[in-house]
Amino acid sequence: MSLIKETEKYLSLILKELGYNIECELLASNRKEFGDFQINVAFSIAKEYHENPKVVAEKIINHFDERFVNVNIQGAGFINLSFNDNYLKDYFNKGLHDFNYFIDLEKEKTIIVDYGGANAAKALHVGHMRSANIGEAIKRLLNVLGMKTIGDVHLGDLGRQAGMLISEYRRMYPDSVFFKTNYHGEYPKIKLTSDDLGKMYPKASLEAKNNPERMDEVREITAEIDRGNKAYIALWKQMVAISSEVIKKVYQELNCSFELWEGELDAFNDIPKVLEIMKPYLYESDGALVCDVENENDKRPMPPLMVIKKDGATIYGTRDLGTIYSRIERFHPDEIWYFTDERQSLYFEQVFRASYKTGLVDKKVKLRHFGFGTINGKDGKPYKTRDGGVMELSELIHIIHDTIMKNIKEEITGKEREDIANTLSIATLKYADLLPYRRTDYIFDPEKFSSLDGKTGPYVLYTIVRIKSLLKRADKKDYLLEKMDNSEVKDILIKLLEVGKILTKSYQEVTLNYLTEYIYEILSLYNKFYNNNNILNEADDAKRNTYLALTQLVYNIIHHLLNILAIDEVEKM
RNA sequence: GUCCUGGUAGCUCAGCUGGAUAGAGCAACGCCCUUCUAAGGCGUCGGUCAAGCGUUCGAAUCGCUUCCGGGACACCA
Repeated sequence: MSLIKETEKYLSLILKELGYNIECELLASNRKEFGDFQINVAFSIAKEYHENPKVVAEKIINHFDERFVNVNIQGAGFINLSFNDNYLKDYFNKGLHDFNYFIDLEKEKTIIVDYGGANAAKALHVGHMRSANIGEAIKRLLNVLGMKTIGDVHLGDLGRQAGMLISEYRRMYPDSVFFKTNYHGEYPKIKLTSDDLGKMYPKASLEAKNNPERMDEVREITAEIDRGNKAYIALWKQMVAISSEVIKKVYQELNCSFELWEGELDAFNDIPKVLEIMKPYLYESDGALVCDVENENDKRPMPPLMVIKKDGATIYGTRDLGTIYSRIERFHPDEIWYFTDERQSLYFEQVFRASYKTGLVDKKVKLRHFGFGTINGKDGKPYKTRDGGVMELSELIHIIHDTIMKNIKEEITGKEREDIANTLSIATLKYADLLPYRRTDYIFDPEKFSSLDGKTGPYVLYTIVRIKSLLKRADKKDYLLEKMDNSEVKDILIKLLEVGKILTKSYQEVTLNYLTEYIYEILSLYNKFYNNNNILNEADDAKRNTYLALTQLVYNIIHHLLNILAIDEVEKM
């Protein structure tokens, strides 16, 4: 358990003795001249129990034991305090090599994390990066906090793009057996590359846009797949497999690993069962089959969820319901978390309501959607290429990669240089992407993000390179904190105390910005310390050992935090 | 039109379950390398927290109104 949590428990015990039944938070002080930590509970007590906050504060501090020093009350009832040096030292020495020592585990449960969301047969674009980065990091965070997770990429592999690509394929190979109605043999392997698919989609899409007949054809093929047309499904599955290879590669570059590589097609078998369960709640509206999802206290009219289109085909909602059903049947999760663009929040609200209302999902299973903001260009509009097209994710990685490449030390060459540039590029992207609060739109500025100074991936990795280099030069592997007389050392230790709290908060609010910010704060404090102290040449042994122990401690903690963010380190740069 | 979101330093963003003097990075300016990677560190400058009203001992934070931006509102996902 973290020291902060432990202390908060100790404090609530004191409060209980005093007759107050109230939660108490130990906060890092924002008035450092009064102490390292502050407690504001006297005000809440004053309000609830109608007492004078200053008197309450006095009563509380009278119960403190020797773990605290410099206890004082300021203003109307702010309690300030610091930890006893030895108490702090012992705590950290115990946890030097054990990250778990600093964190507070959550209740064990199983959570399916639905992130990624790539569309089959279409290139990943900038927007997919957020789902991947946030989803992967949250998944890892859940694991660190003691939960089981199953990550599913949930490919968009059923829908209009299938119709588009097959109609395009028909134009390229009109005589192919896939289009012979009375063909019953094995279907041949198609000879398309992912590049071909990448070109076919925009072509078909453009034509369909300008030509209603072509669009009807696309709809018809899509509906045919939905009805189970074997030829189309066989063809489409091959296309999905081809594009999956490329998609997988990009996700690998982003350090995303999915336990399940499934998609909408996989939910297909469960749809009849889902419809059966939902049947009593479905009714016809404009030819389509829908399910009402209104609540009494809705502030606005909540449109019904469409389940079957008027042409008899399923729609994305149907597939999502099928997926939910299948996941619950197979994995019995406690919760399912979705990471998509914020714009889909209304849609997910509809799906979730329909799931509970129709009894498809037990109320005990929590379905939760976490939306994220848009990645914009400097003009405040969605990030585009120079000529205004959609920016592909791989292109974006290249842009960052080129900038980074220039900044690596000249003496690093060849494959090593290339590898370092790759790691740095991904770190740059991820750090920048996870720095803003999850739900806010942010402006993507490649120059700024790959810059060497500032709150950036390169700054973080650079500091780590220095730390590692220093630890390599040190003679021993294990040091202990001995002397607590350096205020910079203490500043870092006090900052490190917060790690458990930061992780808990990140989990509660499902955002990574506290974590990225916190990493910067620690490393920035460390850089200051590094600058003002010559660690390896420190003459006083006790001091030198302390400094090296601190360095190891910082490294261990940062290493674990970066691992949560799925950011790799480099040895030099 | 209805609903959701946002408006904080020149720029990009934190802070929002109410707490002490609103923070960081960048940019600008000025310092610190015979020293463990100066790809670093230190300092200065910079704010009627969009506006108004209200609740409160206390409001960037909560409520209401207005203005401005982004988004959603069934046969795309």
